[in-house]
Amino acid sequence: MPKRWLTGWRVHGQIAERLRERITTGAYPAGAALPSEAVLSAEFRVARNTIRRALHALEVEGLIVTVPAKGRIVRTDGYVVDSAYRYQVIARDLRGRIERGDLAPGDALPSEAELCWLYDVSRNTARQAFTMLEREKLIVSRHGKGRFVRPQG
Amino acid sequence: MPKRWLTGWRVHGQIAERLRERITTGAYPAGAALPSEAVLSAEFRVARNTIRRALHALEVEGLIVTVPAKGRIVRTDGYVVDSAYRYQVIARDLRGRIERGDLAPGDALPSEAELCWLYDVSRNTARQAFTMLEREKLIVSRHGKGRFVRPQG
DNA sequence: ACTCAGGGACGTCTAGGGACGTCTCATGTT
DNA sequence: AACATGAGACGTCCCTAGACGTCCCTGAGT
Repeated sequence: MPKRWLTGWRVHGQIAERLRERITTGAYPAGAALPSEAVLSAEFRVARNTIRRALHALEVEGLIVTVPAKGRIVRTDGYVVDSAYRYQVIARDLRGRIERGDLAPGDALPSEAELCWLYDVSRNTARQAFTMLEREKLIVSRHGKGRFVRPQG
Repeated sequence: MPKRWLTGWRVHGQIAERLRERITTGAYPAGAALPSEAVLSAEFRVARNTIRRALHALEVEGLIVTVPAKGRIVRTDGYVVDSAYRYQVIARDLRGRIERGDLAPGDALPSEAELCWLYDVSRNTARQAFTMLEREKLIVSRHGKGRFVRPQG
């Protein structure tokens, strides 16, 4: 039985198999984040590219989902995993409150500081959420005063 | 003797006086950074704007220098204080090596990782230094290979 | 009336840390 | 010869923390 794991040919295939096991056995539970490429390449003592090939296979099989700048998540059976960035979550919430009329045209939105507190994010992230809504022309910003739901559609 | 320090009129004048003392007595030594506006306003239990008025006075008097995003520095007698950002320092060094011919046209520059190590900065800061030199058209970047001194001036 | 202080909101920048994405090239396996 | 791997470079984005800059407005002191 040739002990040639992790050498020469098809290393990425073998790593993919091991990762597949960890997912099916629940070592990497559904919805959880996988270790990063850097961590995995350190664990298997293998180049980052090799890890990426293995992960790519798992993604094609639909076992995991990749989110740039965030990481990889084990897919939940038949369900959409949360692959949203923090600022997108905040923007979505606010957008909902505006579209439901919960926040009427002219109303003041929560301030940056309030959003930081509410969502436990940095000011930059809160601002990024606002920036999205401003680009969508849903809100306007007034220097020194605050942000407001844009009057008349 | 009306004990009305820090109340009503001219609070910022009184704070300026106290800070002036700290500088002349060496509590804030020359070349050192002052506490931030937030810290000072907490210490004197005063609004940030009030602190800013006091600091503005000291700056006009030439006692301190303000560097946005960095802080305020006590001026050294007759000398220019180091008010440069980290990425500017790195860019200046590299620019010097290029202009001296130490790095000739076509030569490879240190990689981002090397710069991080050499200057103990984050990759973002190293990249910002490179970005400056690229804008100055002193260097060019080649994806996957590295950065090089621009051929023929 | 006028000025100042307080407090808060938004604007802009530096800096650090991390994840994935893409590309190049030398080396080794088959 | 063909392919995979290892190693490393640059590219882009997310997120956090913190500094100073600007503006608005209310209320208190004179």
